[in-house]
Amino acid sequence: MASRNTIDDVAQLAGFSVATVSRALRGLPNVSPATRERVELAAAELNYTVDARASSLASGRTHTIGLVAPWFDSWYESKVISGLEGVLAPAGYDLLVYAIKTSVRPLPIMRERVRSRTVDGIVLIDVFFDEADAEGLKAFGVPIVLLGSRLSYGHSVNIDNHRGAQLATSHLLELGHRRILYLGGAQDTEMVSPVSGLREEGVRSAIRDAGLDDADILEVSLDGGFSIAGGTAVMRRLVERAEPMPTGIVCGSDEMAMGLMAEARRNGIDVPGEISVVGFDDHDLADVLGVTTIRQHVFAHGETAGRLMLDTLADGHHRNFHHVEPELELIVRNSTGPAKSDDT
Amino acid sequence: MASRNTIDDVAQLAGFSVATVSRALRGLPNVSPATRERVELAAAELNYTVDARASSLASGRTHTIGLVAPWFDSWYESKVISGLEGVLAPAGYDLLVYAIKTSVRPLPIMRERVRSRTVDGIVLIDVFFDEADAEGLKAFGVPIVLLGSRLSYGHSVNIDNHRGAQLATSHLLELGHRRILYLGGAQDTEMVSPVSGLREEGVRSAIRDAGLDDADILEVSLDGGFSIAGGTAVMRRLVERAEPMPTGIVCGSDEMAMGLMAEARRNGIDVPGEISVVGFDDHDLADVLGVTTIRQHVFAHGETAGRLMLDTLADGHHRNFHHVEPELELIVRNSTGPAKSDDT
DNA sequence: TTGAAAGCGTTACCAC
DNA sequence: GTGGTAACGCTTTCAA
Repeated sequence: MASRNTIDDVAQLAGFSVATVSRALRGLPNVSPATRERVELAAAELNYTVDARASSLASGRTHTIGLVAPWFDSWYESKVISGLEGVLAPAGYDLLVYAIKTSVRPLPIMRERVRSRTVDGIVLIDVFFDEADAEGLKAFGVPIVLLGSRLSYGHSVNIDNHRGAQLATSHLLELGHRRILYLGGAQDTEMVSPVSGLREEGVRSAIRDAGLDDADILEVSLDGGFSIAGGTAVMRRLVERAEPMPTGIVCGSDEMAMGLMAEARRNGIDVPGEISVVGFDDHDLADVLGVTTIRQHVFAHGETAGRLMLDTLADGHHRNFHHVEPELELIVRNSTGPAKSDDT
Repeated sequence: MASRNTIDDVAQLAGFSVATVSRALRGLPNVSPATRERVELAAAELNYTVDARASSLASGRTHTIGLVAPWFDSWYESKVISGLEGVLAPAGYDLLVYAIKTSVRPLPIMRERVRSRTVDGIVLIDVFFDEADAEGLKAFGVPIVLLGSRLSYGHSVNIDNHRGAQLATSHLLELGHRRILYLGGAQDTEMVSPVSGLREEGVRSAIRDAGLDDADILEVSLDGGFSIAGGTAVMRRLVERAEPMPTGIVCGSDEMAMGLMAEARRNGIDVPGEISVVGFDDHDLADVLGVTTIRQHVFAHGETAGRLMLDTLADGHHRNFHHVEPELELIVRNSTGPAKSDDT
């Protein structure tokens, strides 16, 4: 590769100073049309592109956003990335991804990895802080957007987990189900996620609201790790144990629901004949597999996060935080049906 | 945010020159142990981190790898990212992601998006070039690793698509299937992918190798877009048309297979009783749903790509290209079974 | 409207 | 083993 052309080369070819070239190329005012044209021509001829590092060093802005998530190989994360990239790229921002795995204290790791890179902003997916850490986020000195959680510092895009679980549970209750199980997760990671707890509470409150006795009706919440394999494992345990089966199951994710349903059928248990299952997410395969679920538009969440970031970057308001609460919706498919009357 | 500390601050506090600080902090030789310790202490006290932009500008290395893919919200891409990030991060490399959508000529777009960022290397997933473009890749002047394709310029991690399809087809033939359909895809994108064609040819050659007449046996290849929805749509068309159903179907992806199987069952068609289906990939849900498939370890592909990149970066050999051909394996599950004898 | 020059925070070369 | 000091390629005052 011939060593890349610099702004000096362009300046020389165009017959102007580097200052003028810089202004002309960035579309700044105070450049005569004729000059701008000559500069652009020269730049094109030399196949010139600004060096982002140099530009960033001089200007202080990197045009790069850091995306931090526990991992990237789940359905949820992949949707968010896509949504985010889709709005950042056209605005001239690059996306840098950091997986922090499952760590109890993500903040130090984040600092270590993000600080030196000097990103213009940070988006966090499902990284959970307590309020004490909010100060730490603030110390990064760049706009923060949280996805899947909410804090006093930073914007957020966060669904109402409690309500989602309520929606799912009410659906089961209306179908006549009385032995209901909530299947949460994430105990196999070190990361302290409040999500499962919120959803469990939603299940409980729906049951109470229906005038039914919580203790009498809700089965123990088994841990399903939010994953396909988790759902499978839990169903296996349910089959093996002595107690009577629940007739309605609320799962914390569609992937758990799918794993669970597959294992149920493998054991000759009909869904929804014998057991009704509600998932959470509206995974791409939920439709195909007929999973009743609580729909959230994850791709759109990513876009929203991106837009919040761009807006903040544009007008420099690091103060007024927006907290977006995306819609949730019950989508009834074929994994839920009326409870058998003799089962109540 | 108090304005960040620079190397000068550290130098001052430690009582050494910036040159020495720089060396000490990077673990370079020619620094006395005592000095190194004092410098490190000072750095820690000031909470100092090098500014990557400045460092990169001065050294010429960015410690950033660009990942280019048509999109990021598919199962395949998300696995690759994870594998890649998992090996790059510990080595101190950041990962910058670029979605180039589906474009007929990805090279200009790549140049536009990647050049100015000055990445140290580029990994390309399922971006397809002809040999004429190889020169263009070379012009980037950084190591290139291709995933899902192979070119004269750049390393590659690329399965033998032809053989994979052969494996799948042979399995069906051995089960006695004679009316076989290959379900390819990607015509709904502009991107010219050779993958589907290679797999189709694999199917044909397996049939020929079995001494059967290609023309007589292979049904038309319908386009399934490699997606879940594509699989569903194709099965719907199969049901609606007059001709007799194939008894064995080779799908270009598990997602297509899943969509297709679900739609088949929705139409009262038993899988594998009436139709046997083989997928491709070994998607996380393939096991759960009992899809017979051609397994490829996509996560590992990402890791391999990362390692190739790091090795190249380490010893600067931009010449000797490695072409890794990962293993493929037939995994028999419950979506395939013997052809009904009266059906042959 | 244009240009000169001072940074931006490092690294790397060359003295000492 | 340590310290000066030019780069690195750009942006941004400040003058003209």
